[in-house]
Amino acid sequence: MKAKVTAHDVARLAEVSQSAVSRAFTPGASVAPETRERIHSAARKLGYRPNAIARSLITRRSRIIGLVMSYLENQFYPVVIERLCQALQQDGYHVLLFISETEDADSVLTDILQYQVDGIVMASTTLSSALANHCIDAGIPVVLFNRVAQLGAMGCYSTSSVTSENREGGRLVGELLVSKGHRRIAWLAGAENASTSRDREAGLCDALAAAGLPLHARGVGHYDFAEARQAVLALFRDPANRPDALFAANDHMAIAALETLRTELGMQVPHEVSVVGFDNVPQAAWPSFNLTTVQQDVEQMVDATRTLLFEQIGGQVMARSVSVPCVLIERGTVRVHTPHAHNKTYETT
Amino acid sequence: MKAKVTAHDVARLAEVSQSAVSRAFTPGASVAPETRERIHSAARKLGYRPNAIARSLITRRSRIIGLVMSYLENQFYPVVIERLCQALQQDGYHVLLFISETEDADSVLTDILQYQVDGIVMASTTLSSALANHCIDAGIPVVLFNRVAQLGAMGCYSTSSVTSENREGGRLVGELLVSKGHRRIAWLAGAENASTSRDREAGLCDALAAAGLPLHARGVGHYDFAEARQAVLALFRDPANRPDALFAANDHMAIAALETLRTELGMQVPHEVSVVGFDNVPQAAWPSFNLTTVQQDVEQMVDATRTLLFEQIGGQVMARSVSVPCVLIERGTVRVHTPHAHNKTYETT
DNA sequence: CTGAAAGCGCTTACAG
DNA sequence: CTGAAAGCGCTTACAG
Repeated sequence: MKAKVTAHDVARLAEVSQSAVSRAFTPGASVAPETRERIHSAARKLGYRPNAIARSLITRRSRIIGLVMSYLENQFYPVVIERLCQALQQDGYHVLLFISETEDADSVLTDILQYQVDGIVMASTTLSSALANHCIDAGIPVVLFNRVAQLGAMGCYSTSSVTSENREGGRLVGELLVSKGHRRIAWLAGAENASTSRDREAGLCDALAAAGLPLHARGVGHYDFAEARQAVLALFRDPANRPDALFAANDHMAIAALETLRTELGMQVPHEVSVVGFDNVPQAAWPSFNLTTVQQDVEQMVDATRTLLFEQIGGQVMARSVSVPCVLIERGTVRVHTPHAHNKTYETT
Repeated sequence: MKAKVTAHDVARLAEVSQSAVSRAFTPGASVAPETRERIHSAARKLGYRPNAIARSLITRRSRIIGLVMSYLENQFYPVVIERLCQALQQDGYHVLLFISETEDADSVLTDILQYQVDGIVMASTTLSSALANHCIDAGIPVVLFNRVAQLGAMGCYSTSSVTSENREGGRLVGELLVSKGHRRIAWLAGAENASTSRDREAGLCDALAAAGLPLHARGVGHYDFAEARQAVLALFRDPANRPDALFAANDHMAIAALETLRTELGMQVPHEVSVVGFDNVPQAAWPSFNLTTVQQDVEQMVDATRTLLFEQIGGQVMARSVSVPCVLIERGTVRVHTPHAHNKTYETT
């Protein structure tokens, strides 16, 4: 194992000072073109690359972004990781990944902070207001991805966030279901304290209210496959009082619902019940599911995340919340027909 | 934004030297218990945490592992990320994640190396031998995850790797299919240059050879959903000469095959054709697929990865290759019956 | 057990 | 354009 080659070694070989070597590797620094060339060729000869750790220490910029994730089984998040990582790599940043399975992101965060990250992205997790304040004090921008911060004491958000227009997305689904003649619409919530779930539900309820319809039933699946299954079983337990449509807070649960409905309850989708999800994960497009859903625009969300991050790195910009439009993807799990006699019966009871 | 608090600030408040502060945060260092306590309480008061960057610079250990991934749509990899990250976090290490969509992992690697990672895990990617040598020279352990290195000039592996016993897994599937009376078994390869695909195919061929059967047909799906679909279409184009079983190099392609077979070719699985995958991704267990497959033991693979990594960090241990046993998971996509007359016909032609 | 000092590998004013 | 020097925030022999 060769000793690590440093700027000094290169300097010696190129017969310049160590400072010159540093400049040769700093874009925009003032070095004579031929000097730079001599240095680069010496570096190449020795296999030299600047030590990013040493650079970070002196510049107080690590060019590392901490990414906190909690649950990768929902395929939405792998897609996010992939896009975000690639975009950040192109910006010259790197991603330190943390998995915080528990909702206790705090312990993981103090860990992150020791690495002097330039910014933090938290997907599907929120941080305590204590920690949020700590980050603000330390000048480390945090952006919540697919979650919205609680309102702070001042009535403004203390942490930036990027989401889809979840309420609008929920409303779109509500209107679609109503327009197709559904009257017994059920909601399958994610986690009760997740802003995504609450906002989508609020949108659904907006649409129902506009049509003079009540929410027919409600279950909670905690964004989990097995729990979603249980909730669906409960929702459809009484054959005389079944929903004619189910809107799940995300695709992962919508697929669980589809599976449960077909396999365990022997119901036809969309003939007997319509199902809609949210996210548009890759599987939603698979023929077996062909799931009608709301697409979250990951590209735009990632762009917004970068913008928010970079405007706050260095600059003293206020936290802000961005929400990007989402679009209804109509596939095959919502019936196209007017209500059956079957449903009409219930309508008039 | 408060100025960052350093060991000096804590030292001042606790009325000790900066060295003492450092010792108070170094497990096993020699400090009087009461001094340590005074320092910790001062640190708590100031919100001090040691700067991991500075520590890395001086100790020449970053406690960062670089993880290179290329393709997260195959759900096997998110599962790997999740487990590996968590395990490494518990070991006191952190994960710098790199996505290298292209097969050109080299450019991404030089990037990683600047961050002075203590080790590198490459999943579903291989590195050039030039770069492998560079890592060896630099004393940075590399472990290939789910890929095996090319044999080096010395006839031994120059890079460590952990895989499943892929050939054995392939053989298990071959034997299962043969035992259920299949005679026209087709193979859907992943990438031709991927050791996983080659080894599983070799295992399948072992079993076929033992039964005196030829490989009936062969397609290549490059581990991609859309390409797998195309390959399946080609494999089943001629209705008079269709395979009676299809073994795909992974679940992701097996699911693509299942979808294509059912939706586009109108074939019944397993009645008309059996399908088997490899990995046992979460979706394989979903009722719509209920896919017979070979389970890769991610837990064991992750453990082996850590072992390999840690024995090479610091120590001058040779690279070695570990393969962990995998187990056949029989679900519903392989027929249980003896061959139909239909197949017998072909047997005798 | 504790402090003063050297040094990890860089960047960046400051002179020249 | 270039070099000498200071310093980023730590760890770790070395004395005491």
